[in-house]
Amino acid sequence: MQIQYPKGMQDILPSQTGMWQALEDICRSASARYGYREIRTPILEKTELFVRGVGEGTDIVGKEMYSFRDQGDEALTLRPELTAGVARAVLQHNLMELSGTQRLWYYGPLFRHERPQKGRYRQFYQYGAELLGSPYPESDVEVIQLAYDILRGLGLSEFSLKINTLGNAASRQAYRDTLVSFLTPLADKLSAESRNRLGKNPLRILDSKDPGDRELLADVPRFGDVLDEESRSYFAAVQDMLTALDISFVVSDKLVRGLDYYSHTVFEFSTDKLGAQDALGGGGRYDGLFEQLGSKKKIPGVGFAAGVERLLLLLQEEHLAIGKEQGPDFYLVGLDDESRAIVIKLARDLRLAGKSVLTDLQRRSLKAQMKEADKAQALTVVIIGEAERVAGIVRVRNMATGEQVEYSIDTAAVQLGQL
RNA sequence: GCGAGCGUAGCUCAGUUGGCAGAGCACCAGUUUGUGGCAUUGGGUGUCGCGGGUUCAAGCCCCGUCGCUCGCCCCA
Repeated sequence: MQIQYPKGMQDILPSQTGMWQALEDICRSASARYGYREIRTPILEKTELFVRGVGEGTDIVGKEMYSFRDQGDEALTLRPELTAGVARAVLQHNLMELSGTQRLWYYGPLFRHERPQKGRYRQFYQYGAELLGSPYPESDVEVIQLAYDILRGLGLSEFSLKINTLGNAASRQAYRDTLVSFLTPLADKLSAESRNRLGKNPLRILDSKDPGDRELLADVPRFGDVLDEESRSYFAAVQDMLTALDISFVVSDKLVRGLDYYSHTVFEFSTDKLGAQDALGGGGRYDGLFEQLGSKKKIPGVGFAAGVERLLLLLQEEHLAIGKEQGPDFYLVGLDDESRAIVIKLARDLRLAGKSVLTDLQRRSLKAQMKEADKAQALTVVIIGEAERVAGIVRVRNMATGEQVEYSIDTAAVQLGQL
C-alpha cells in the first residue's frame, strides 16, 4: 500500500493554497487594524506547560495530546492549543514589563489525537489573538469585535455568536461548590462520563448531551443565582457594548468551554452549516492562567482562536471563493531549438521587469502550447518560430480578444515589459 | 475509546442471478503542413485497497486485514 499521511492529517495542495493564503491575509490585516502584533512560538513545548496551563481535568490534557519523551528523556508535547505557549513566552521574555497592554496574534498548526471527522483533524490550524493586561470588559469586547470582523471580512454570514459568563474566581468557586453538592446525591443516576467529571471538571456536566443527564439538569441551580455583583455588572457591560456595536449575540448559560483557565466572559462563534463540528471559533477571559503558570504578578488576559479548516469549509458551504488563482502575464512559445533559446532570454528579461512568465518545457507543438497557455490563463502569448526569426519579429497574441500583432525581435522585451 | 457506511481509471461513479473491466469529466493525439476556447475522430492511462477461502470461473460470495468517511464523545 502506498504511504499516506498519518490519520487526521492532510495535504494542502496548490489548488487550495490560494484560499489559505487569502484567509491568512485577511487575518493579518484585521489584526493590524486593531494594533495586534504577531507572535510565533514553538510547535513543541514541555508537557508540563499544558498540564498546568490547560488543566489536568480537561479532555485535551487527559487524552488528546501527542506526548513523548525525547532522546534526553524530556517530556514534550506537540501543542494542542496556543494560549498556553503564548503565555509562557510572555512570561519568559517579560513582555508585560514593556507595556501595560500587549496585543498579540498568532497563526499555526495544532495537534490533538482525536478521531477525525468532518471539520476535525489531528493537525489543524488556528488563527487567534490574545489581549493581555486589561481586566476591563472593553477588552473582552475588543477581542470579540476582532473575531467578528474577520468572519465578516471573509464574507461569512451563516454564523452566530453565543456568550456567557463564568463569573469571577469567587463566583465560579461558589457555583462549582453549589453544583457539586446538588449533583453528588444524584451521582449514581448520572452518565458514566458525567460522574467522572463530578470530581474533575463539574462545570462541563452542564454541557452533557446525555438525555438522562439533561433530565437531571432540568432544575440544576442557575449560575446567575450565585453570581456576585462584580461578575454581574461585568457581564452586563460586555453585553451593552456589543449591542452598541451592533454585534448580535445570544446569551447561552450552557456555554462553558473546555479549558480550565477561563473566567468571566466566554464566547463562541458557531454555525449550523457544518454538521457536528459547529464551533468556528471561541475564547474568553482567563485571569488565572498566568498564576497557574507560576507568575507572581496577576496578568489578566482575554483571547480567542478560530479554526481555519472550519472557516474554509464554511466558505465553500456558502459558495464564497477567496484567493482565486491568477494566470501568468505571458506564455512564451518557442517552436525550434533556436527559437527556444530566444524564449529563454526573453523570459528572463520579462521576469526582471516584474512580469510573470511561463514557458513550455515539453518541446511540444504550437497547438499543444497554445492549449497549455489557455489552460494556465495566460493573458498574452508570444510566438517565436523559424518564420518569425527570419522576419526578425515575434507574434504577440492577446488571449482574451484573439488580436495578434508583431513586435521587432530586438525591441520585444521592452515593448512587452510595458504591457 | 464506541457505532455505522464506503474502498473499481487522475476525479465523480456504474458494474445485473458469479461469465472478456465500463461511463462522464480530465488527460494525450489528430481533424487544421504554424495558433487556445467551440465542435468532431481516435486513444484506457486499472494490483477492482490488501491477504486468504469457495468456484471451471470472483469486482461481485465467505473470512481476515488496512484505509477512508460520517456520527457519539470532545472541540476549532
